[in-house]
Amino acid sequence: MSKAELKKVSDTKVTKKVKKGEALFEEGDKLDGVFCVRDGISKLSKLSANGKDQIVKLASKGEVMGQRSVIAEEYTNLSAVAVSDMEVCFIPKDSIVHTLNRNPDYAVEILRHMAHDLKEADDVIVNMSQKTVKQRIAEAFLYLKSNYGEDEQGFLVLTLSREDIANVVGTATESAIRIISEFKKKGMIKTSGKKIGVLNEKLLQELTEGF
Amino acid sequence: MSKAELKKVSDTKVTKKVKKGEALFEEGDKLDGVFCVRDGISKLSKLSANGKDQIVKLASKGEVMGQRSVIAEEYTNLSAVAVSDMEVCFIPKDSIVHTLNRNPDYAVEILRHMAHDLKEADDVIVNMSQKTVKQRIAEAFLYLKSNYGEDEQGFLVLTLSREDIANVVGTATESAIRIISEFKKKGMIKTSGKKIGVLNEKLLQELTEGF
DNA sequence: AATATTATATGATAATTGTCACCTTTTCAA
DNA sequence: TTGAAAAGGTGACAATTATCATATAATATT
Repeated sequence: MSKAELKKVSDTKVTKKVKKGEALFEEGDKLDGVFCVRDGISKLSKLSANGKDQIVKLASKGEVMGQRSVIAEEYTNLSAVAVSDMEVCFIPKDSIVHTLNRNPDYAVEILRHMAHDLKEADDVIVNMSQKTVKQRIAEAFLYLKSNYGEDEQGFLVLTLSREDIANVVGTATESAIRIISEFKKKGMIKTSGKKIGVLNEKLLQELTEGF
Repeated sequence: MSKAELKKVSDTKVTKKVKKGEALFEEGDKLDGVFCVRDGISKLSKLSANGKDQIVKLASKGEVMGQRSVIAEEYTNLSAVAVSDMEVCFIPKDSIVHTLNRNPDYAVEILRHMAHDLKEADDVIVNMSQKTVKQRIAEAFLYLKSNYGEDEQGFLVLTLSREDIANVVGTATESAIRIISEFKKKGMIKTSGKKIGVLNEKLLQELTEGF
């Protein structure tokens, strides 16, 4: 859904506050509408057979969650949990279907957006299967920096727990922690509690490309 | 694109024969239309930084390739190479755009299809990051059997090279070969040249779930 | 403030996977 | 049909990653 189209619809809807850690929906839920993110960030994850959560995507301001299952009329394959305090609005299915039928351009816009998501998913697949954990973690920090920025002290604005970081890159929490320690020792990043700051972007970049 | 819609469009187009190993398009190409598969199977892959091909999807009869980039109006992020002799038809971009504008249902159909692809991609991400190579190979064989079937002697109809198998599950060719040997030793599969047959589906199934 | 709980951290070790070397078999083209 | 090239196969070893144990720090709860 395009931001413009979205705004038009969502402005008429009430927003809802969601606290960090709360779930918007769970894997297997039947969604009767989509959530659009007004503020804050949510993780979209899928439980794997071995009991670990794989974070497939982070959704922030302007993004929509749940549209895949609403459109395909399937139960959702992902869970959405707030990783920061959020403000979301809910757009009921009817309203979407209605707009879809009345406005062909709207469908094309959603289509474009989904095509983009699909490309991103392809990239994630390649990263997951071809890069080492170290490379994926380096990439994750660069991604967090460029997408959510850093604060005045140079720490990433979006603070994820070590466990969440591990679940983004698909590794064990201990492995993620170990690599974070290593990056710190090498001066590539700095930490303060769970906050992380990028110190040497170039080094991280080179690492992702296979030094 | 739905099979019904597709047929309508594609029946009016000339089909083209593509020999095994030939490329339909390469990563980075600008596509001015989509290819639909009439017969045979194509691999859709993406080159990773370390020079390995990651196969992201196999496309067979009724499936459409390249629609993502045509719709998003981006250069394609994937290469398409025939893994068996194929017959494809080409639908020019203009024809697609034209139909999109005239027929709203058509957009919704494509939308549904893409939503499905997106879900599948999510599943692949989870598999890639949470399952072992052994589990992924077992899964690949089950997938090949249920999607493309087996011949009279019980061998998988779609014969992939060991390298392609490795590229589907994202591992080194040698690792794939080793695991195939192991499966054979344990009586889970049989081989004959590069052909592979599933002997014990239950064992393979259990393996994918973590024995 | 004291305590329970959760998150972070690190060592030791095992399991998995990749890499390189080398050999054999199959395939294909001259 | 006969070599050359490609694909398949295996051993040895190195590198990566997971697991388990345990310790410490941070956070929440009463």
